[in-house]
Amino acid sequence: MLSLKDLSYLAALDEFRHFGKAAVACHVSQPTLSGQLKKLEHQLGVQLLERGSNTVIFTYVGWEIVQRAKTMVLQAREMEELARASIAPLNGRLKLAIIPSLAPYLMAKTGPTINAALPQLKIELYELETQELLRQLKNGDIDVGILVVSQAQAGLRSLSLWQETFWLAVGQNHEWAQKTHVTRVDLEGTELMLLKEGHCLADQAQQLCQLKSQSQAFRGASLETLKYMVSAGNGATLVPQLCMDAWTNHGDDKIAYIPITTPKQAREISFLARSGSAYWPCVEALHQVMSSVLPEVSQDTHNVPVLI
Amino acid sequence: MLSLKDLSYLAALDEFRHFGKAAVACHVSQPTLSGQLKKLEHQLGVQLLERGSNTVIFTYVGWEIVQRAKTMVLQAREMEELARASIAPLNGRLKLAIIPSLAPYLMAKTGPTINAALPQLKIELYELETQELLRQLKNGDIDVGILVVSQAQAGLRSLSLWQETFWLAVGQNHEWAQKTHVTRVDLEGTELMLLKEGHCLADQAQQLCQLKSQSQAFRGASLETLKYMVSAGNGATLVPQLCMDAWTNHGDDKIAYIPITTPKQAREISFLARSGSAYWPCVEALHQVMSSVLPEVSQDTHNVPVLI
DNA sequence: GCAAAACAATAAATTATTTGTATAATCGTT
DNA sequence: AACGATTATACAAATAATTTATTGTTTTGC
Repeated sequence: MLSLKDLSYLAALDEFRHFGKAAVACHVSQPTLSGQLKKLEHQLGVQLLERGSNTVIFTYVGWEIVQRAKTMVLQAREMEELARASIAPLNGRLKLAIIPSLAPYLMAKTGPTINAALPQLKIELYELETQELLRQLKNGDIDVGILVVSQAQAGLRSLSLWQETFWLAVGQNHEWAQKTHVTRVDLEGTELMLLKEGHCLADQAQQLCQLKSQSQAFRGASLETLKYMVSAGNGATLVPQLCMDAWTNHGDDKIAYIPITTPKQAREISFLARSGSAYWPCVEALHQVMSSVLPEVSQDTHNVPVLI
Repeated sequence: MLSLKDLSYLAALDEFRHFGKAAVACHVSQPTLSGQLKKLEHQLGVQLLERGSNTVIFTYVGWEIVQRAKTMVLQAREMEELARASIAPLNGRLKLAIIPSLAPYLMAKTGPTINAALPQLKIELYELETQELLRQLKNGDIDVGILVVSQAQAGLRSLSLWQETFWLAVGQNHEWAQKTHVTRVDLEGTELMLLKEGHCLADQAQQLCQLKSQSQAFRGASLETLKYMVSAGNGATLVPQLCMDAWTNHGDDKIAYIPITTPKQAREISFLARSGSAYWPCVEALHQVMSSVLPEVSQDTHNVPVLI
């Protein structure tokens, strides 16, 4: 197989038209250059140049080959430069997927800080439901996921980010609107509006409220839809903390958010990346930045059961 | 320096996403491929892929590198093909230069036969005066020259093509128009119209006629100009055989061509190429074709003195 | 012409690299 | 927990690249 090194010898010879000078430029001895070019000619099966003690003249094919050799050598240089430019670990491109019940709120909250702290990191953001996220993560379509991780995944490495508490959201006219808190027992048997199948939040809510066989009259496509329904007086739903924060930040007060106590309920948000991922430094950096922005986790939400 | 072989390993791995299969495709063992790719990563200083017992996933840089690697491997293949296509010796491109007093007549006479005999040979034709022809020939700007070669040229190899006789051309009303022949003695002291300085034919005519200090009232830019002058009754000139043939072939009879005898005068036309030229087979092929078309050299023109 | 210089080719020894075989380690699966 | 599939590692063998010293040519200068 052709060797790039030999092609670079050829290119150098074209530049200097002198075996000795070309050899110096290539940091090799003249016999090396001479011999390797002869080998190259043998490999290609054509005479590339006419040798005279005082002349270096390329044949027609030789000239053609030289042109191509030069571009190839150049491409090799560019390849090396490309690699060099990407060694700074946080200067790369990261394909990040987040579950839909978290993505907009998490990125709205942490995005500006991430950009400030890691300006060179280019994040390609995807919004994927858990199963698809895991598939693409294992597949290499994405590099990192932020999701609620229930159990250790084969080949994947996790880093816990945050415990996100759940709140009950009801309309201002709901019978529970004035409650200061609700308990898990209160919720059992209550009809809640949930997200569509596939959203982990729906599973979590079902598990939390033990709503095994609930007739799901309404299944929202997104949390925002559910919140709209609630604000319009159509029942109640369960929302994660960041979602609630985002809403209240907008000053809307048609929804009453009621904390769930006894015990406080939460879901564990984690980073997930392939065990051998080259992006683990990115994950750790992102973890640090996001942690600094997210609300402190109150003491009694630690050690809650991890929900699917 | 990067190795094309390693890049081909990388390309194969991208294709099969499996070390073992990629190795088979490259006709090497799996450890070889594995090791060389590791070496490549080390050379580039970046992690190209994430390795898992069941997965081969490229990093972002890895993907970029793979794309470039694939094009480079392809280019190498094309380079090999280019070389292979050019090994058929007479399928190449030949830069041929001929002196002006010969070029149009020689090519007009031999061109069709050359094209018939060597249809794959692409001839780039140049018309150059001797000194410039030699310079460009040594320089590599042209590959072969057809000219009147006076003495062995360093680094050049010659192949004699033909002995071209000289004829005296006079107008039909010229005092010599009815002569059946002229001798060299007749010409001495006669005023002849010659080509401009630099044309070897002018030198040859001067030498032939011993016109050392002739006042050159008129110097023609081309033989065709000289012939026009002659046909208009303006004196005489010396023309080589092919030129005369071309003229008479056109049926023009305003010029009388008078053979020069005692002795018959001629110039020796030769091929000249660099000693190490890859085009020597072309030269020999051309020589054969042209010889078959050119008139036989009559017995008594052999061994005439070679003229500059 | 002849000697010297310049230049590339060659020879032989050395060094570096690539490769293969055998084996180990890893990970996912049953 | 053991197995199967897959990649990594170790080390020896083969191959290739490189160097130094030398030779053979061609050009140049006297």
